[in-house]
Amino acid sequence: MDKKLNILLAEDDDNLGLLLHSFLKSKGFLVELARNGKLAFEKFNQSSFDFCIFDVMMPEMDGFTLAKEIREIDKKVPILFLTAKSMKEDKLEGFSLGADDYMTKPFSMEELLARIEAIMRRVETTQVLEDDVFMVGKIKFDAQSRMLYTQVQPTKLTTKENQLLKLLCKNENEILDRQATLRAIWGDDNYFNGRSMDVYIAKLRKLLREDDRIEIMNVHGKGFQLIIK
Amino acid sequence: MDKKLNILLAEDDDNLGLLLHSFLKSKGFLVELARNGKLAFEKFNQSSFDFCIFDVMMPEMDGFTLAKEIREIDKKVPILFLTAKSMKEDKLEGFSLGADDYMTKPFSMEELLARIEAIMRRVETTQVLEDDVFMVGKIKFDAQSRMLYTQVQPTKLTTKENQLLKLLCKNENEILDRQATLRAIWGDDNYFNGRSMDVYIAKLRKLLREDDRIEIMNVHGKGFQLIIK
DNA sequence: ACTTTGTGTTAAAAAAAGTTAAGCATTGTT
DNA sequence: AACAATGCTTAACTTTTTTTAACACAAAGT
Repeated sequence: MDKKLNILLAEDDDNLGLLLHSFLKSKGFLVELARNGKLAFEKFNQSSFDFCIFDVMMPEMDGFTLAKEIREIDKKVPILFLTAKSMKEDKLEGFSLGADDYMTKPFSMEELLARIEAIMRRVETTQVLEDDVFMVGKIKFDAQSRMLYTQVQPTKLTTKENQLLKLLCKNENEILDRQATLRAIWGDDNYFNGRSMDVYIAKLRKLLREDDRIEIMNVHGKGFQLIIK
Repeated sequence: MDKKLNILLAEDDDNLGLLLHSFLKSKGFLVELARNGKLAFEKFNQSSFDFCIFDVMMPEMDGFTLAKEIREIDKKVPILFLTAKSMKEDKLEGFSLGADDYMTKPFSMEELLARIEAIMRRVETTQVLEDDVFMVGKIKFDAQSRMLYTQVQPTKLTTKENQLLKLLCKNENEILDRQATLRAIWGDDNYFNGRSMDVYIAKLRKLLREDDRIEIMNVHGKGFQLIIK
């Protein structure tokens, strides 16, 4: 109920990074610090976050690109950008990517906290803090423990099965872009990873066959879509 | 409560090294001096430090590489770099590796002291000086004395068991990178050490079996993850 | 229609991890 | 010095997980 908010913080300057990390932790949040966008993207796909704070300028992958990649697979998670520049164009680009807020360095810790809380108040009403448990038709799926509670025989999913089903669930009834999914789970959207994903789709279909209202539908050339009638 | 701060000092120049060592000792710190990065890395993995001071230029393994290796298994421990060069690029590289501070030689002892205390003030508020005692589910684990207090029969862990479980605990709920772990505990991530680690994972699982909320989960191709439900 | 590209599915191959036990040093004990 | 005990590594075998291959078919473009 009163679960701690899980924050993904992407910041390359560790002076600021560690400072924010310890500050937010002291305020009762769980914080994961990633030192560049690429690492942050991997972390995002490996666990589950309720809130994102991204520095705009980072090596490997900047904050905007990171947000763009994440938005392809998660349309809801709140994102707050940090930037040194106070330029208008940046501000706009950030918001067009689905930013929920924006702060220009330097800023006060208390103000950051206030904004996080404001965003969460706004969001929490609609979206219950996710604990990675989904109902797929009548089948329960816990992405944390990787358990799929099918009627006949609960199954422990493998890493890849779990990641893929989780993405499908988080985007229920929406088309999950093929390339974006591959980048999120396999790190690269080449041909072979694509075929690999198709194999996993087949596996998931077999596992979910027990409830005939569940369908993993293909949208030719676009991606897959989890549909529950 | 008022435990002495344990400092790991990596410095190849013995003149400076011994000077710093005795100065810091006189100020009430426990100090371990390592003459190169490789030795420092080994020391770090064998005991437990609250603070690191690394010279940037050292034989065998330089301060930056050392910091990078350490950051893979410990994201929090404060690191302060010492360098002869006052070059900007170095400074930046240091910070991106998770440096908390940076000093250019020559520097005054008193200034060093002031900086250590400043960093510790910042850190100490959130993070209690770790005494290496963890709660793994309902099982107490003291990495200092190597005791695992299982209900049935408290066990004294072996060196390797202890190191591995400690790393898992310090990174609870996060994926502990396979290669990084091997380098930290075995010094080398070759095939055989990998198999050895798998044997130890099996041993730990058996020891922790008594509490079924504890799970050492494998993330295929990435590493292991200690999960407590 | 026909050709290309994308997907469905199953099976085989390859890679990674789990497990048990044998081997081999190192240490301490009698 | 012989012996046992301990801790770690290596080997051997098993199982799991992921990738690649192969073949069938469907969708879209020409």
